[in-house]
Amino acid sequence: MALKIYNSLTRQKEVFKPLQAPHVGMYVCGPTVSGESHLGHARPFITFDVVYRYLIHKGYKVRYVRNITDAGHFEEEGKVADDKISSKAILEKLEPMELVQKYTHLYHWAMDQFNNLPPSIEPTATGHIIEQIEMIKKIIKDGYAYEANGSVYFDVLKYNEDYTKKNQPYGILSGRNVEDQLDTSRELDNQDEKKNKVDFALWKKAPAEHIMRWQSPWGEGFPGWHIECSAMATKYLGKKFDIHGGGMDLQFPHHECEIAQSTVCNHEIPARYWMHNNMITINGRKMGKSYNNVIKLSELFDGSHPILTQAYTPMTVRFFILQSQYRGTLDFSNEALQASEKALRRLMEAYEWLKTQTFQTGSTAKDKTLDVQINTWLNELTEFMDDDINTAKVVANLFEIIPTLNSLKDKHITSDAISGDTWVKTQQQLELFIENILGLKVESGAHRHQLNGVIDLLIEIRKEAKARKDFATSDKIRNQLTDMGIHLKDEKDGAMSYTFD
RNA sequence: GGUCCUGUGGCCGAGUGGCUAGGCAGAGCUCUGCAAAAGCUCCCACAGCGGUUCGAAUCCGCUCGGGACCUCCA
Repeated sequence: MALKIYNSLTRQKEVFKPLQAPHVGMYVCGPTVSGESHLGHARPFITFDVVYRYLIHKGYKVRYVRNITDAGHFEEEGKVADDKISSKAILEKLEPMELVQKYTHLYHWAMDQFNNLPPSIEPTATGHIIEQIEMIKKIIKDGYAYEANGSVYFDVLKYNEDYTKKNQPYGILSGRNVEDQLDTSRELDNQDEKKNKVDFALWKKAPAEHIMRWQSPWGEGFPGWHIECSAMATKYLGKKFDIHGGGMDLQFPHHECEIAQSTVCNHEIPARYWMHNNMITINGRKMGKSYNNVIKLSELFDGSHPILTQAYTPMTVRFFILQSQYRGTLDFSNEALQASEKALRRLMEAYEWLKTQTFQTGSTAKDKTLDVQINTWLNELTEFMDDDINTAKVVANLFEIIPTLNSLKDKHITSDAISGDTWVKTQQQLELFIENILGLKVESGAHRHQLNGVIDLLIEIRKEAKARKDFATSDKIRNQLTDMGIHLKDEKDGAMSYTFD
């Protein structure tokens, strides 16, 4: 079965065909490292991590490029740069690289917490100023950009006029037309420098107080908002590559501008499939800086944000995100996260137990119906992923299988209910989908050898107490362990198992 | 104002013209010294009003509600 993905450019699901199989080039817009990542940022990174993992599973050799935006108009969030006061001492100055360093580290830390695979290349905007300048020069040379007072702007109307003839008007991705925008664009600084209000900056002249600045043919300045992605994507993935991903809010203007820039330079739309994840909302409203409703990832992980009733682990957050399909909005609430936390625990406990079991292949199923059903559920996992990465349905099917696993564990059924082949397949498929594709892993900070030894000892004592019906002692052991977040459970055969919070 | 999306049970969320989504919460039962887990069962929803159809939550229209983008934004 073939992978189908929804292409924002054509507004329909399309069979995925790489330009040069088995190679796949994928570019995803990364973070601006002027502040800490929040829950909303986690969605694209987890979504495209799963896309990356799935493409690899499909046998593709993927080059996954995800940039870091570290150039531009930078100030630390919530702080006003004190340039006037600090001009004397270098150490008192706001040093952009210091911010970039700090937030890049935090971002990498968060990605690691989420168990996201690192991209193949993670280029920075500041590391590609030359490429951006070269690209701008080419756009000017071809007549689609003009210099004005040390800044350079893209001539949207000219582009639109010429490329509409080639069936590729400005607005092709987001479904807008330039005429509408001429009426609605808001007033911005230096509007008068532009020929038209819809034109966007490729290069901006740096005001005297602006700290980040580079030499260019047009004087000292810094690159515009959209050119870095075009330059870096072209450099590492070529003029035309397979997948371009990012959040829906980047569709316009960011990706639209990328298309225009790259089309002028490379004569074609840079990417074949455009994938956009939807937003995470909170009380129905998009989580975003401008709405002042963001929950930073560090706050989520330690529960310090006022709206949170508790801390949530990175895997809980990852699972929460994967329980929905990436193209729909996802509404945050404590209740929803708590539901994910419990569900994930049930999933992982059943899966961890399954991993420890050994099954012989062959044999026949005593419960033919169940055997067929399990195989159907397992086979559907691939179908669902192939259908535009529907992780919500994948997760739902995993939960269909769990009762059977727990039934075997609790000896409600015997292992010959389904065939040995099916058991082995179940083990293989669950490992593949849970760990390799969804990227979920067991979070086991408290598991230590010594601790396990101590618990084993307590279990021994408790067993002895139970044997002589000394329930006061046995309950004391269990209750106090529970208070510490260690849950003892009496199994059917008299054994005791335990789990950590 | 322009462009577009959306409205599913207490909550989060899949979904297809006719067949149980799934999770969490809630109720009952089984197991158990008790508990916790787990299993089984129940809770059968699709904003409203029309229309198309043998049949619509799923297609069309209208009404009402919510949201996104048009500015940096994942």
